[in-house]
Amino acid sequence: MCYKTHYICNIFYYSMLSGKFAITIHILTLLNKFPNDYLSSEYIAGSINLNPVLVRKEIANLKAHHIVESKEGKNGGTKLAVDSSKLTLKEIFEMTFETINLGYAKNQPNPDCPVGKKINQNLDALYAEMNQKVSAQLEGISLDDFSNQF
Amino acid sequence: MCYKTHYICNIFYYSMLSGKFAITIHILTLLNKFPNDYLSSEYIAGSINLNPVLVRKEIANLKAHHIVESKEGKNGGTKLAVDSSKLTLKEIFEMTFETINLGYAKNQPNPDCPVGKKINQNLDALYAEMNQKVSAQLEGISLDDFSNQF
DNA sequence: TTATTTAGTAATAAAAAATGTTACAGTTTT
DNA sequence: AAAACTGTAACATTTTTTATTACTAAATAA
Repeated sequence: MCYKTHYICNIFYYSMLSGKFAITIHILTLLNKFPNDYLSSEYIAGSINLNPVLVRKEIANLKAHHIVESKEGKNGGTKLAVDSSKLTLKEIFEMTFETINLGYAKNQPNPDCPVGKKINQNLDALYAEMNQKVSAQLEGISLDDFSNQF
Repeated sequence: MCYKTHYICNIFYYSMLSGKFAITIHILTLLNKFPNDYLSSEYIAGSINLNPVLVRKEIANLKAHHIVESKEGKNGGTKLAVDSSKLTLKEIFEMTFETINLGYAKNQPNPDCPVGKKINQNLDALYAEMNQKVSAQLEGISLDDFSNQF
């Protein structure tokens, strides 16, 4: 559910951007509007109103999934590397590591209580079904569909 | 999406428990297992492995929705006040103020950008459809159904 | 009728998560 | 070379979530 932000002394620290999906789809929508240009993180950040470093982090994730390509140096930036009519929101959803659920209690429940012992398992089952429904919805929408609403 | 935790000088402060739904359903499942007893927040907290004060806060929310009733004083506690076969997970979902979504970017996007101007509106529409699907699923499951899995 | 156990809830503290900033090395173009 | 970028580490700040303490009021039981 996370991406690497940095590591110090061989220990990884992760940080999840809760707006990850929203930010990523915003980035992709912009890229799709200008399919021939390399857009800079500064420019994209100006539309999202977000720190450019955070934009570059999301772009790093997209690059890892080969959805975008970027060019360093002057006049560099990022552009789409895939056909936006074939990229579905489901894929974007999965790339941003989101999972639909209604949460879990933070601490491990009491294993000596019949309810505590099984609660997370039963919630998992409920949430899994939820994810299927949501995935089916998102699979039917392409980046291009989404982007054409603007 | 919240419940009142406290207020100071007429200003309300809210805090959302991210495990609110999970905690609430855990509480209700326990109550449904012992429909004739008043269970104490201490006992319930022991099953969830959570601070009793937080359990009482969720119970306060359930009381406000007339789902449970509680009794103060010695041998006091809380018990179900409704028929568990008629209470659906959708109602619990709504009582815990959850909304299914994939998040929003934190800051207000740039209104001068065509994408920034409409992004949240378009996300809203996407998320609204998601909520409908999830609600339909949750409406089909009663507390009793859920509770019988244990 | 007093001690005890419980809910209710305010206030505050602590922990965790999310977001923001600075800094700088490395690339590419002009 | 200078300038404009990406990439990413390190750290700072803010926000959210969870935990704790403390106390009042209510009900029961001894």
